[in-house]
Parts: sequence; C-alpha cells; structure tokens
Amino acid sequence: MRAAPIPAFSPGVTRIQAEFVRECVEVFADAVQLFGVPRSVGQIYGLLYSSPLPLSFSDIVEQLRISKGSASQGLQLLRELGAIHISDSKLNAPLDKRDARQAGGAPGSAIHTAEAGRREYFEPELSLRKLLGAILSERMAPLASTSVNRLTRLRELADQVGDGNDFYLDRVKQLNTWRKRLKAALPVLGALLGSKGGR
Amino acid sequence: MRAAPIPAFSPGVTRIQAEFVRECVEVFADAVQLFGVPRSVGQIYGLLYSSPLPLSFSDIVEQLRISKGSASQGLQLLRELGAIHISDSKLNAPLDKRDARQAGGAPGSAIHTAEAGRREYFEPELSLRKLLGAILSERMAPLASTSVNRLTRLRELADQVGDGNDFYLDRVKQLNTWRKRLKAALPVLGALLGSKGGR
DNA sequence: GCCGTTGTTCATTTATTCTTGAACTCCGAT
DNA sequence: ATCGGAGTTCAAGAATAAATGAACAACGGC
Repeated sequence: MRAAPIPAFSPGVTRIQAEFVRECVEVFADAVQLFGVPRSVGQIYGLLYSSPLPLSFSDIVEQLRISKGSASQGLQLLRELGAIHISDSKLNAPLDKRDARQAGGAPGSAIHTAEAGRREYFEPELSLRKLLGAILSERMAPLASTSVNRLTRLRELADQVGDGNDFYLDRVKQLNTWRKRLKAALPVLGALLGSKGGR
Repeated sequence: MRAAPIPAFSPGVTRIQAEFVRECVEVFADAVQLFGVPRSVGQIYGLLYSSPLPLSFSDIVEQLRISKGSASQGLQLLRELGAIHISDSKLNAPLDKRDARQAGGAPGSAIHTAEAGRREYFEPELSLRKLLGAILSERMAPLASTSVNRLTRLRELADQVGDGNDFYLDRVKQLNTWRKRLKAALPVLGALLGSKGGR
C-alpha cells in the first residue's frame, strides 16, 4: 500500500475545497488502475477534474507533489488518450487564476513573481465515451494486431494434425468466433456509454 | 521481455500437436494480460484449452515447466473465475489418457507407474460470456463497493463549498451519471458476448 | 541574439507484482 | 496407523513497472 496522496495546500482555497480535491484525486487514481493505467495518471486527471479553472504543469507538480517527470509523462498519456486538452483560453485562464488566488489566500508561500512564458493550461475531457473508448481501444490494439496472424497459424496447424476427430479445428473455430464477438461488442459498448439513457 | 515458454515434449504427441499447444499457450498468455491477469495463468488456460483430454496438476507443471506454487495459485484463480472446472469423469479421464498416450508414443520417459491418489483433472470453460463476465466483475467489484460511499462524501463536500456557481455539485452529478451508465452497460455487454449473433 | 523559465527525456532508484522452492497439510491406499 | 504422493501456503528472490531527478531542449520576452 502507498502513502495517501495529499495535495499541497494552495492559497485561496478553502479547507472544504481542498478536501473535495483530495477525494477526487483518489477516486480517479483508484478507478484508472482497473484499466491498467498508472495511479499517478489518475491523480492528475482527478486534480484537473476537481478544479474550476484550468491548471498548469507546475500547478499539478506542486499540488500533487509529484516529480516533473511523472507529471510530464502523465499529461502526455492523458493527452494521447484524449482525456484532457489544452485550454483554448491561453490568455484568460492564467489571469482568472491569479485573481482567484489573490482573492482568498494567505500569501505566505508566495506564488512566484512572473507568471510568464509558454505556460499551458489543461482541462479535463468530460465525455465518458471518449474517455473509456480511448482507453479500451488502446488496450485492445496490440491484441487485435497479432490475433489474426496467430489464428491463421493455428488453423494451419490444426489442418495438419489430422487425427480422427475435429478437436483442433473446433478449437480454432471457437477462437475465431470469440474474436469476432469481441470486435462486434466494443462499438456497441461505446454507443451505450455515449447515450443519454443511463438513468 | 521473458524467455519464450516452451512446453515440454510429452510422449504420444506429434510435433504438430506440440506446436499447436505452444501457440495456444502464448495466445492466451498475451490475451489475459490485457485484463491484468498474470501471464502464467493464461498459459495454464491455454494449455488446457489446447488439450483434447483433461490434464492433471502435474501434467501442467511438467508441460509448462512452472513451479508447483505457480500452478496451484494459477489453477485456484482460474477456478475462482470459473474459467476451468474439475473434470467430472474422475475415473474415466486418467484411463482415457493412458490409452491415448500409449497409442502413439515413444514410451521412453515412462509415465510414472502408479496413477494414484487424489489426483484431479481440469477442463477449460468454453463460454466466452462466463470467462469475460467473471474477469470483469472481479475487477469491477472493488470499484463498485467503494464508489457509492465516496460519491456520498463528495456530495456532502460539494454542498458545503457554497461558492457562487454550482461547479462542485455539477461535477458530483456527472460522476454519478457515469457510475450509473457503467453499471447499466455491463449486463448488456454480457448479453452481447453470450449471443450467437456475432457473425 | 541572449536569458530565464517551461516542459521533456532518460538513466537510476524505488515500489509492486510474479515466480519459485521448500516446508507443510491433506487424502487415499495399504 | 502409516506411508507416499498430491496439492497448498508462504517467505524469499527475480522480474517488471512506476517515480524520481538531473541534464537537456523549446519557447517567449527582452
């Protein structure tokens, strides 16, 4: 088990809000692990999900207390999956945020002076369909790419066995059926998750 | 990367059959990894899947060249998942197998004299629905059990924030929607995999 | 152009998971 | 009862995956 990830306290954020963030971070950290995605990546998504304003790279590093390396790789993966995107309001976001911070906060550990440079801000993608669709197809890709070749090879071998009964051919046929069903089921799943009918 | 798992040669089995087995073992070893199931467990299933006759514990250990510990744990998991079951013909299976082996084989490395004791024989489950259903629900269980409590907690926190807009409440609502959709989608997926319509 | 800052890459360290092997229990046969 | 093989458990080792941090590259402002 790992030490509970406790986001750093940011100025201008109430204790309740911080608690909300922490809970979200953990929820997503746990959830993504079920899909084989590293915990820290879920943390990043959870943080963005619970933030009213887009966050920058360094916000994430500071609040999650993770290394720049982890943050960079995690953000990269999330972008590849389409789970987050760069805020289009490159200009507004930082300004809004500075206001928000100044508004409520104990300015003790000062936000560094210059909020300058090529800083980018990230927002979470909120479509469940896109989120899961990307993860699933990413994980299915390697299987799909090799499975056809392998089944062909198995079929050849089964033909050569030539024992009395059709055991080997039957098994190959069944594998093929399974593959087809899986292939057919995935799009349907996507449709279900995208629909509004889940009540 | 790991050394290719090469099943040991068994008497009474042609080279082609051995090749078929090896290919199956690898196919399932790779496939199960996508669902977070250990490779060796997939190997065991693949071996059983490609065997015309039920296999015993020691058959598995010998042919896959894995330790008794791995075999035991792997078989246990597969049984929990309902992916294999103990051959009901506790009496027939071993007899059949001895016949089969004697029939074709170079009896050089003799099958040990006494086929005795409480030896059990395993067969693979062939229903895709059962196979995947068990894996999926096993992996979803931890999420499902905690998610309701966590969402309740998040809702409480969101109520307490009370900033001008409904940002936090909206996020909680969306999480709830996602949860419901996932819950609704899983049974449908099961139905799809069990149907005959996948052609 | 330079300079300070932002973000990336990658070898190393750290943490987690898987496998092994040996001691042990269980069961059936004698 | 006891003997021998069948199967399980678990601590220790090996293999794999993830996180770190420091060196590096990219960008914007001046």
